Amino acid sequence: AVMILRSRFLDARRKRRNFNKQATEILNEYFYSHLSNPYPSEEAKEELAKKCGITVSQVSNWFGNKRIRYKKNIGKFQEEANIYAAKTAVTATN
Amino acid sequence: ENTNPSSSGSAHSAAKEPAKGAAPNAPRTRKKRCPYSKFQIRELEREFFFNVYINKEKRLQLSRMLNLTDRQVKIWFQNRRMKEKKLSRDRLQYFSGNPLL
DNA sequence: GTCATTTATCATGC
DNA sequence: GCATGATAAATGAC
Repeated sequence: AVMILRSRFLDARRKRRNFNKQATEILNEYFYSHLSNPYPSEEAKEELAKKCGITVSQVSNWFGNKRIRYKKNIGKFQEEANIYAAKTAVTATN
Repeated sequence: ENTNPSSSGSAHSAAKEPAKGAAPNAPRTRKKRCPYSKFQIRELEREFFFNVYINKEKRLQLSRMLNLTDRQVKIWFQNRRMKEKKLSRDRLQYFSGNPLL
Protein backbone atom coordinates (compact mmCIF):
# COMPACT_ATOMS: atom_id res chain seq x y z
CA ALA A 1 0.00 0.00 0.00
CA VAL A 2 2.67 2.44 1.03
CA MET A 3 4.79 1.24 -1.83
CA ILE A 4 2.02 1.98 -4.26
CA LEU A 5 1.68 5.51 -3.01
CA ARG A 6 5.41 5.97 -3.06
CA SER A 7 5.73 4.83 -6.64
CA ARG A 8 2.74 6.91 -7.62
CA PHE A 9 4.42 9.92 -6.06
CA LEU A 10 7.63 9.27 -7.94
CA ASP A 11 5.77 8.83 -11.21
CA ALA A 12 3.72 11.96 -10.74
CA ARG A 13 6.83 14.10 -10.57
CA ARG A 14 8.43 13.77 -13.94
CA LYS A 15 5.31 12.90 -15.89
CA ARG A 16 4.49 16.26 -17.37
CA ARG A 17 0.90 17.40 -17.66
CA ASN A 18 -0.11 20.65 -19.28
CA PHE A 19 -1.93 23.17 -17.15
CA ASN A 20 -5.51 23.83 -18.02
CA LYS A 21 -6.35 26.81 -20.17
CA GLN A 22 -7.68 28.82 -17.27
CA ALA A 23 -4.48 28.49 -15.26
CA THR A 24 -2.35 29.48 -18.23
CA GLU A 25 -4.62 32.44 -18.74
CA ILE A 26 -4.09 33.66 -15.19
CA LEU A 27 -0.33 33.20 -15.35
CA ASN A 28 -0.03 34.98 -18.68
CA GLU A 29 -2.16 37.85 -17.43
CA TYR A 30 0.19 38.40 -14.54
CA PHE A 31 3.28 37.99 -16.68
CA TYR A 32 2.32 40.48 -19.37
CA SER A 33 0.91 42.99 -16.92
CA HIS A 34 4.22 42.94 -15.07
CA LEU A 35 6.46 42.67 -18.10
CA SER A 36 8.88 45.27 -16.76
CA ASN A 37 9.44 43.20 -13.64
CA PRO A 38 7.96 39.72 -14.01
CA TYR A 39 9.06 38.53 -10.60
CA PRO A 40 6.06 37.81 -8.36
CA SER A 41 6.68 37.93 -4.65
CA GLU A 42 6.27 34.84 -2.52
CA GLU A 43 2.83 36.03 -1.51
CA ALA A 44 1.85 36.68 -5.11
CA LYS A 45 3.09 33.22 -6.05
CA GLU A 46 0.92 31.65 -3.38
CA GLU A 47 -2.10 33.54 -4.58
CA LEU A 48 -1.44 32.58 -8.18
CA ALA A 49 -0.94 28.98 -7.16
CA LYS A 50 -4.25 28.96 -5.37
CA LYS A 51 -6.11 30.56 -8.24
CA CYS A 52 -4.52 28.20 -10.77
CA GLY A 53 -4.88 25.07 -8.69
CA ILE A 54 -1.17 24.30 -8.85
CA THR A 55 1.72 24.37 -6.40
CA VAL A 56 3.99 27.32 -5.66
CA SER A 57 6.89 25.41 -7.16
CA GLN A 58 4.94 25.04 -10.37
CA VAL A 59 4.32 28.76 -10.43
CA SER A 60 8.04 29.39 -10.00
CA ASN A 61 8.82 26.92 -12.78
CA TRP A 62 6.32 28.58 -15.07
CA PHE A 63 7.74 32.07 -14.55
CA GLY A 64 11.30 30.83 -14.89
CA ASN A 65 10.53 29.16 -18.18
CA LYS A 66 8.42 32.05 -19.38
CA ARG A 67 11.04 34.70 -18.65
CA ILE A 68 13.88 32.92 -20.42
CA ARG A 69 11.79 31.86 -23.40
CA TYR A 70 10.28 35.28 -23.79
CA LYS A 71 13.68 36.92 -23.62
CA LYS A 72 15.13 34.48 -26.13
CA ASN A 73 12.47 35.14 -28.71
CA ILE A 74 10.38 38.19 -28.07
CA GLY A 75 9.07 38.15 -31.61
CA LYS A 76 7.43 34.79 -31.17
CA PHE A 77 5.47 36.07 -28.19
CA GLN A 78 4.52 39.40 -29.68
CA GLU A 79 1.04 38.34 -30.68
CA GLU A 80 0.43 36.79 -27.29
CA ALA A 81 1.77 39.91 -25.60
CA ASN A 82 -0.64 42.11 -27.53
CA ILE A 83 -3.59 39.93 -26.59
CA TYR A 84 -2.93 40.13 -22.89
CA ALA A 85 -1.93 43.78 -23.07
CA ALA A 86 -5.33 44.56 -24.53
CA LYS A 87 -7.02 42.37 -21.98
CA THR A 88 -5.39 44.04 -19.02
CA ALA A 89 -6.01 47.46 -20.58
CA VAL A 90 -9.72 46.75 -20.55
CA THR A 91 -9.71 45.66 -16.93
CA ALA A 92 -7.64 48.70 -16.03
CA THR A 93 -10.17 51.09 -17.50
CA ASN A 94 -13.06 49.38 -15.73
CA GLU B 1 30.49 8.48 -20.89
CA ASN B 2 31.17 12.01 -20.01
CA THR B 3 33.99 14.12 -18.80
CA ASN B 4 34.71 17.76 -18.62
CA PRO B 5 34.91 19.55 -21.94
CA SER B 6 37.68 21.49 -20.31
CA SER B 7 39.61 18.26 -20.21
CA SER B 8 42.71 19.69 -21.79
CA GLY B 9 43.96 21.72 -18.87
CA SER B 10 44.20 19.11 -16.22
CA ALA B 11 45.31 20.67 -12.97
CA HIS B 12 43.45 23.89 -12.56
CA SER B 13 40.68 23.52 -15.09
CA ALA B 14 40.08 26.82 -16.82
CA ALA B 15 36.42 26.96 -15.96
CA LYS B 16 35.83 30.48 -17.06
CA GLU B 17 38.37 32.86 -18.51
CA PRO B 18 39.30 31.74 -22.03
CA ALA B 19 41.22 34.84 -22.98
CA LYS B 20 44.46 35.72 -21.32
CA GLY B 21 44.85 38.95 -19.52
CA ALA B 22 44.63 40.90 -22.75
CA ALA B 23 40.89 41.44 -22.90
CA PRO B 24 40.12 44.79 -21.26
CA ASN B 25 36.45 44.13 -20.88
CA ALA B 26 35.77 41.03 -18.83
CA PRO B 27 32.24 39.88 -19.71
CA ARG B 28 33.03 36.70 -17.87
CA THR B 29 31.19 34.10 -19.92
CA ARG B 30 28.93 31.88 -17.91
CA LYS B 31 30.08 28.29 -17.91
CA LYS B 32 27.90 26.13 -20.06
CA ARG B 33 25.90 23.61 -18.11
CA CYS B 34 27.27 20.14 -18.67
CA PRO B 35 25.23 17.22 -17.32
CA TYR B 36 27.24 14.78 -15.26
CA SER B 37 27.69 11.16 -16.18
CA LYS B 38 25.94 8.26 -14.49
CA PHE B 39 29.17 7.32 -12.81
CA GLN B 40 29.72 10.81 -11.46
CA ILE B 41 26.17 10.97 -10.14
CA ARG B 42 26.45 7.58 -8.48
CA GLU B 43 29.59 8.53 -6.62
CA LEU B 44 28.22 11.91 -5.59
CA GLU B 45 25.00 10.33 -4.37
CA ARG B 46 26.93 7.70 -2.48
CA GLU B 47 28.85 10.35 -0.59
CA PHE B 48 25.72 12.41 -0.07
CA PHE B 49 24.01 9.46 1.55
CA PHE B 50 26.98 9.14 3.84
CA ASN B 51 27.04 12.78 4.74
CA VAL B 52 24.88 15.59 3.50
CA TYR B 53 27.72 17.99 4.23
CA ILE B 54 31.09 17.10 2.76
CA ASN B 55 34.36 18.23 4.24
CA LYS B 56 37.07 19.85 2.23
CA GLU B 57 39.33 16.83 2.08
CA LYS B 58 36.73 14.42 0.82
CA ARG B 59 35.63 17.09 -1.58
CA LEU B 60 39.06 17.42 -3.10
CA GLN B 61 39.46 13.67 -3.26
CA LEU B 62 36.06 13.23 -4.90
CA SER B 63 36.67 16.02 -7.37
CA ARG B 64 39.86 14.37 -8.53
CA MET B 65 38.25 10.97 -8.85
CA LEU B 66 35.35 12.33 -10.89
CA ASN B 67 37.37 14.79 -12.94
CA LEU B 68 35.38 17.70 -11.57
CA THR B 69 36.55 20.89 -9.98
CA ASP B 70 36.41 21.39 -6.25
CA ARG B 71 33.87 24.12 -6.85
CA GLN B 72 31.65 21.85 -8.92
CA VAL B 73 31.46 19.28 -6.15
CA LYS B 74 30.68 21.95 -3.62
CA ILE B 75 27.91 23.36 -5.79
CA TRP B 76 26.56 19.88 -6.44
CA PHE B 77 26.13 19.26 -2.71
CA GLN B 78 24.41 22.60 -2.27
CA ASN B 79 21.98 21.87 -5.08
CA ARG B 80 21.46 18.35 -3.81
CA ARG B 81 20.51 19.62 -0.37
CA MET B 82 18.00 21.98 -1.94
CA LYS B 83 16.60 19.10 -3.95
CA GLU B 84 16.19 17.04 -0.82
CA LYS B 85 14.35 19.87 0.87
CA LYS B 86 12.03 20.28 -2.09
CA LEU B 87 11.37 16.56 -2.19
CA SER B 88 10.33 16.70 1.45
CA ARG B 89 7.98 19.60 0.79
CA ASP B 90 6.43 17.88 -2.21
CA ARG B 91 6.02 14.61 -0.36
CA LEU B 92 4.29 16.36 2.49
CA GLN B 93 1.97 18.22 0.16
CA TYR B 94 1.27 15.16 -1.93
CA PHE B 95 0.43 12.86 0.95
CA SER B 96 -1.35 15.47 2.99
CA GLY B 97 -4.08 15.40 0.38
CA ASN B 98 -5.05 12.02 1.80
CA PRO B 99 -4.97 10.11 -1.50
CA LEU B 100 -6.12 6.97 0.27
CA LEU B 101 -4.72 6.67 3.73
C1' DG C 1 26.01 28.07 4.37
C1' DT C 2 20.69 28.94 2.06
C1' DC C 3 18.01 30.11 -1.74
C1' DA C 4 15.91 32.43 -5.83
C1' DT C 5 17.46 32.63 -10.31
C1' DT C 6 19.35 31.63 -15.06
C1' DT C 7 20.30 28.42 -18.58
C1' DA C 8 20.47 24.15 -20.94
C1' DT C 9 18.65 19.67 -21.01
C1' DC C 10 15.35 16.19 -20.29
C1' DA C 11 10.77 14.06 -20.89
C1' DT C 12 6.37 14.29 -22.26
C1' DG C 13 1.99 16.03 -24.81
C1' DC C 14 -0.09 16.54 -28.99
C1' DG D 1 8.24 18.34 -34.85
C1' DC D 2 8.00 21.79 -31.56
C1' DA D 3 5.45 23.50 -27.14
C1' DT D 4 5.68 22.92 -22.42
C1' DG D 5 6.56 21.58 -17.63
C1' DA D 6 10.25 19.72 -14.63
C1' DT D 7 14.91 18.93 -13.49
C1' DA D 8 19.99 19.53 -13.51
C1' DA D 9 24.43 22.71 -13.49
C1' DA D 10 25.88 27.27 -12.51
C1' DT D 11 25.64 32.07 -10.71
C1' DG D 12 24.85 35.63 -7.40
C1' DA D 13 22.54 37.90 -3.51
C1' DC D 14 22.70 37.80 1.35
